[in-house]
Parts: sequence; C-alpha cells; structure tokens
Amino acid sequence: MPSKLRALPIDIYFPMTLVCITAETEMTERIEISTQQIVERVWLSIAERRLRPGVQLKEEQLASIFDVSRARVRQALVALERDGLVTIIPNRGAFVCQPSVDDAKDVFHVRRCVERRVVERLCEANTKADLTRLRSHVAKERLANEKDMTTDIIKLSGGFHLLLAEIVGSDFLFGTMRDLIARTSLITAVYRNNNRFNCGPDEHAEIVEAIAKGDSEKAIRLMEHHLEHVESELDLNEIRRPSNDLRAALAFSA
Amino acid sequence: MPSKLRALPIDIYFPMTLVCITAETEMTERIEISTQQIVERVWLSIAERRLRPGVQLKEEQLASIFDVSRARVRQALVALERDGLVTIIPNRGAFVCQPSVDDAKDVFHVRRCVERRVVERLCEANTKADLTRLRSHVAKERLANEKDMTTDIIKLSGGFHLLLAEIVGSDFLFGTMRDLIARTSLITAVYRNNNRFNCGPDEHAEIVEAIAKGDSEKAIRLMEHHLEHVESELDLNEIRRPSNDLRAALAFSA
DNA sequence: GAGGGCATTATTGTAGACAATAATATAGGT
DNA sequence: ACCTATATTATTGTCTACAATAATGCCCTC
Repeated sequence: MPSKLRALPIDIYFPMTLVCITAETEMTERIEISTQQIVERVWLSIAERRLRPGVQLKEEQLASIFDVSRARVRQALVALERDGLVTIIPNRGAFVCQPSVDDAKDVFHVRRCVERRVVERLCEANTKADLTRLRSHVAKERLANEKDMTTDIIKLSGGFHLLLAEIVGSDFLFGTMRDLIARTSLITAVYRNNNRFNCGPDEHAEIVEAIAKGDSEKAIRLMEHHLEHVESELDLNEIRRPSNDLRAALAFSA
Repeated sequence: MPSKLRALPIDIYFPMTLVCITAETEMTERIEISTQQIVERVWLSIAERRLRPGVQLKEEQLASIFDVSRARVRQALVALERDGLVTIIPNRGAFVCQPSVDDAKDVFHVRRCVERRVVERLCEANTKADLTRLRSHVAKERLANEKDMTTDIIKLSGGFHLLLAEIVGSDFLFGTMRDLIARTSLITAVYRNNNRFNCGPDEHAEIVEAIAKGDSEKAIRLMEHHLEHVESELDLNEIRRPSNDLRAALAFSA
C-alpha cells in the first residue's frame, strides 16, 4: 500500500524462485529468505490450492521448511493475516482462512465497485505506453495458458487486474486491489468447480481493446461481465476437506 | 478486515485508557499492555498530531515508554506499517509516514468513491436500529465537541465514517474504511491549517437524516460536500518540522 | 580548511531459551 | 461404559543476549 510498493515491477510480488541456489556457489551456501518472500510463497501456495483452507500453519514447521527463525515466520504470519489469507487465533496458531459464502460475495461486490471505477478512469486517461504494457501482459497470459503453466497462469491473471490499478496511479487503489486479488485467489481456490484458474486471457484482451478505443461504457460492461463470469464458476456449496501436508503444499509445483 | 474485527464494538479500536492502574490494586501492580494497545496509542498520538511525520520510532525507546519488550514493539510497528502510518526501512528503523500532497489527494479521491457507495447502499437498506446507532453516535460527537475533548473528538469523528461502513455489512469495505480513516488522520494532522479536528458533527447529522429519509441523492451530495469540506481545510504547502520528543508525544493529552 | 577514511556508537535484526497456554491422553469414579 | 479430573505433550508467546548494520564523530592527509 505504501508508495514503495507501486514503484516495483509487478513480478516482484509474485516471484517464482524463492529458495534459489546459484550455480556458482556451493550447495552448502544458502541464500537468506526474506519475510516478504515467505509471505509470497505461502500466498502462491494458497492461490494454487496446495494449501487448503483450515490448515494450521505451525510456526516451527514453517521455520524448518524455509530454514529461518521462528521470529521471521511470525512476522510473515502477521502480514498474511493482514492480507486476509490466514486467521491468527491467540495461543492457538495461524490457520488458512476459510472464507464463507458471504465473504465471497462481499469480495466480488467490492471488486465490481472498485474495478468499475478503475476501468472508468483508465478510459479517461491512458498513454500509448500503458496500452503496450497491457497488451504485452495479455500476450504473456496467452502463452502461459497455451503451455499450461499453472503457476504462471495464476500469477498473470491476478497480475492483469493489478496492472490496471497500477496504471491508474493511485497507491491506495493499488493496495486495495492487491488485497482483493489475494482474497479472490483464496475464494476461487476453495469454491471453484472446474479446473480453470481465475480468468482467461481472452476477456482481458477485450477489455484492453475497449480501453484503447476509450469506450468507457463498453469497457465497464466487459469488466462487469468478466467478474460475473469468474464468480459464476464458483460452486458455493461444496466444502472440501483440508489436508495437513504442509511440506508438500509449499513445495515447488513444477 | 477479517470478520472478527467487525464483530467488536467501535470503541475497541479507539480505547482511551491504555496503561491504566485500577484503584483497587497497588500502584506497583502493572497491567500488561497488548500489541494492539500500543498500535492504538501510537495511532492516536499521530492523529492528535503529537507525533509528527518523519519522527523515528526507536524500538528501545518505545519499549521503555510502554514498559514492554522490544519484541512486542516490533510487532506493533509491523502492524502500523500495514496501516500506512509508519514506514519501516530495513536496518534503519520505523518512521512516521510523511504523506505527500499526491498521497493526500489519492486518499480523498478513494474516500469519495467508497463513501459514496456506502451511503448509497445505506439509503437502499437500513433498519431503525441502524438509525438509532447513527443518531446516538452523532449525539456523542456533539457532546465531545461542546466539552472540547480533543481525544474523543478525533475518535468519534473517524468512528462515524467507520460506523457507516460497519452498518453496510461488508467486512472488506469496513477494513478499507479503517485504512482510509487512519491515513486521513495522518494527512489532516500534517496539513490542516486550523485547529478543528477532522469533521464536525453537524454535517454528520445532516447525512444521517438524509439516510433516514432514504433520499439517496441528497445523502450522496451531502457526503461529497462533507469530504470536500474536510479536504478544503488542508493547507497543502506548509511543511512542518518534526520534533523528536517521543515521550511527550505519547503522553496523555488530558 | 575541506574532504575522505577509520574507529566508535547507536540501533536494528536474529537466535535460542524459557514460560504460558491449550489440546490430548490417561486414569479413576459412578 | 461413560463422564470428569488430572497429567502430559505440543504449540505459541515472550524475554534476553548477541550479531549485523548504519550513522556519527574523529583524525589524518592534501
């Protein structure tokens, strides 16, 4: 939410490699992992549905998995709680949130409201550079979809909406979108009724072109339709059983 | 933002007494102060303008002032950073944020957008109990204003907007409003050009009555006018010099 | 006298040990 | 056999000491 966030490229928020060992150094030499990186790794694991709602994130377990101190894990958990992805119960621990059906509707309602405004502002004012960024992003999404790279698909489809907010230029809106997308990921992870992750690149492409033409009315309609589409793919009855294999869930998917 | 927040009464977020020693117990007996309480105390100090932007919040200093361990202070600082009130620079420390003029405009823009929607929804659906709560809140504001109780005025004037969001019933909106109000407090603390704190109770009362009548158009107009009024009282040129007397700033104002 | 490098100091960051708490298993009584 | 009280265990919460880092002041050189 603070300005420093927006200054960084989108990819920083969704890094793929986290515990990486450079080829030059010995295997024994380990790269320190930051709090933010722990947050993002858990974020991704939740979004990819490897970490199920209700699972307890035990501090010591996480500490040993990431090979950091418990203190840093604690910080990361506090941050995740603020993002609405985990719930911390005092003296009990941190658990992956189990968003209710009402929570889901709430999030989608706010998204409709906020993204409508985002698209509106974007139609009023946008540069060629903005459109280039958007189109290149959609192209990346297409590629990821074709190659069936799940991790990338998740990162990029959320990233599209984040990119829209970033281009608008409001730090606060950007932060809000970030929150909303994190929650949406959790919600789709819990309730989605098919194998598609979030939203497809085609609908994104249409929105971009509407923005390019400055057709505010059409862009808003497309965005609303797009969000309704995502919401409609949810099955709001099924409740899934959580598994507790943390290590497997946090492992690399590739 | 999580649901448990909304369940609590508003006052929990703005407690007056923090380090309190009950009359029955010995003075030596000290009541443990929680992380949340540290957050709120700093929050209030910033809102009351006793803690100026740019001031460094040194961990050890805070720890000794509140008589808690540094670990707990650290947690509080992380939380405050999430609220956008302080900036943490690694290996340097935590500083009270210095919102730029652009930040200020950004926050007010989003507030106009969000609160417009809140009022709109409130006009569509509200119960007698809701209106009673709102009116009684405004009454409290009036009282605080008459008696010139600065701390209460700050708490309550922010609390009014928070209450609106709470009644709407969206957890996410509520969380967003909480963020916005925290930032607004900081902004008005830095840039306001007179001695009035935030917004007066009269404009709030008008808004409540418009909602009571279900006059959505008027309510929205009043809210927009109200926010413009608050914004217009800001002097966006003056830059004030920060002082470093932490202990005095965190002391009770009364 | 000014600028740059070095030692000192202040502050944050980390780790590990300990205390407090809640969940679980166990034994005893009805 | 089942419920309850107690002991055990697992987990979180907290504190203290130490390491790493950045800012400050000093001295030396040009």
